[in-house]
Amino acid sequence: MKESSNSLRSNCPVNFGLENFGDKWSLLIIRDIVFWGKKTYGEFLKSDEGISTNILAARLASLEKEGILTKAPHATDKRTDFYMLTEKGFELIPLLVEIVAWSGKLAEWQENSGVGTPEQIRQVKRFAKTQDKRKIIAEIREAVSKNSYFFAPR
Amino acid sequence: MKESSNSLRSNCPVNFGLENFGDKWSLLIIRDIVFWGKKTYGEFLKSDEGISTNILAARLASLEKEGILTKAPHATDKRTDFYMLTEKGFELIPLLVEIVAWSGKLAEWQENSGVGTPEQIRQVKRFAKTQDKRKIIAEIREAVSKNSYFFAPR
DNA sequence: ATATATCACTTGTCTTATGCAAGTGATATT
DNA sequence: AATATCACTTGCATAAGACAAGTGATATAT
Repeated sequence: MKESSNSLRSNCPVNFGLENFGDKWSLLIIRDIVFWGKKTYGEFLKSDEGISTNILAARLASLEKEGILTKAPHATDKRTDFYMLTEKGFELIPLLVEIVAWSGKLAEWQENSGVGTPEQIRQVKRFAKTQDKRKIIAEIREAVSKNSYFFAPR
Repeated sequence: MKESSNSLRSNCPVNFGLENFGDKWSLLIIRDIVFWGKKTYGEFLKSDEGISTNILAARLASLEKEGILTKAPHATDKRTDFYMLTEKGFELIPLLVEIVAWSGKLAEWQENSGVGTPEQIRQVKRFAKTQDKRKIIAEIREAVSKNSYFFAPR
């Protein structure tokens, strides 16, 4: 959204959130980490939506600056870093779940949903119909914090 | 985000959501309706964040096209329309609540929070600490569907 | 009834953000 | 030693947003 942030448009909590992650790409990166276990620049780059290299670099830098992500060096390969969620990043899981739930309820999305894996589609439907999301959120958080990810055989 | 949408970047449900409301302004308009009871172009224009006239018109048109908002004529004044949420728009309330909750948890937000009304601040804190959001969502939905709004003496 | 104000926009221009292609430097592999 | 891979950066084209100034329809004031 904005690189050198000093002036917020307002301090409304909705606006505050949007200033942090309300651009076209930030939440897709978080999604890749949470649902697909992606961790590196190269992995994020391969996502279906096709983010540009410069934009990806800019988003990773700003998410790190905002304290949503941290970088850690790869054990053996000095070229690559692992990006992971901070606690502040983990707290975005409920938001992600609600976005998925919103889409999952809509016929428009359902019509084109056939592309995903059966497990993925099953989970989206579950998110959409579950009112109390606490269990879902706890499961996801646990999966991610075990350095695994959610749409996976665990 | 994009005006004449035909090609989605992907059909991931997160991306689907972002293609619908994932720009800098759409959710702020929804917020104005839900939390502040705003209904007209002129009211949206007055919000703290200072949206431009052309952008507001474009967002209202695209939210209407996507079926998130509908327009209804004012009873007496033929110049103005009332914008209101569709059911698809109502379903965005949980998302808004999670954004508020996320911001409300952060010291960064809390430090500058003094500007809001006491009622508003109290509610933000409540959103932030409540795990099961069902009651909150039901209250908001009821307030909005009564053509009222949430941060209000009801 | 006429003049002025208000409302919801549109139009044009400038600036900023994003998209795309082609590098670059450091490390790893063959 | 040569080539490939990884995580970027740089430069330029395009799209989206910000800003200022209209416009047309309706409403209000005189």
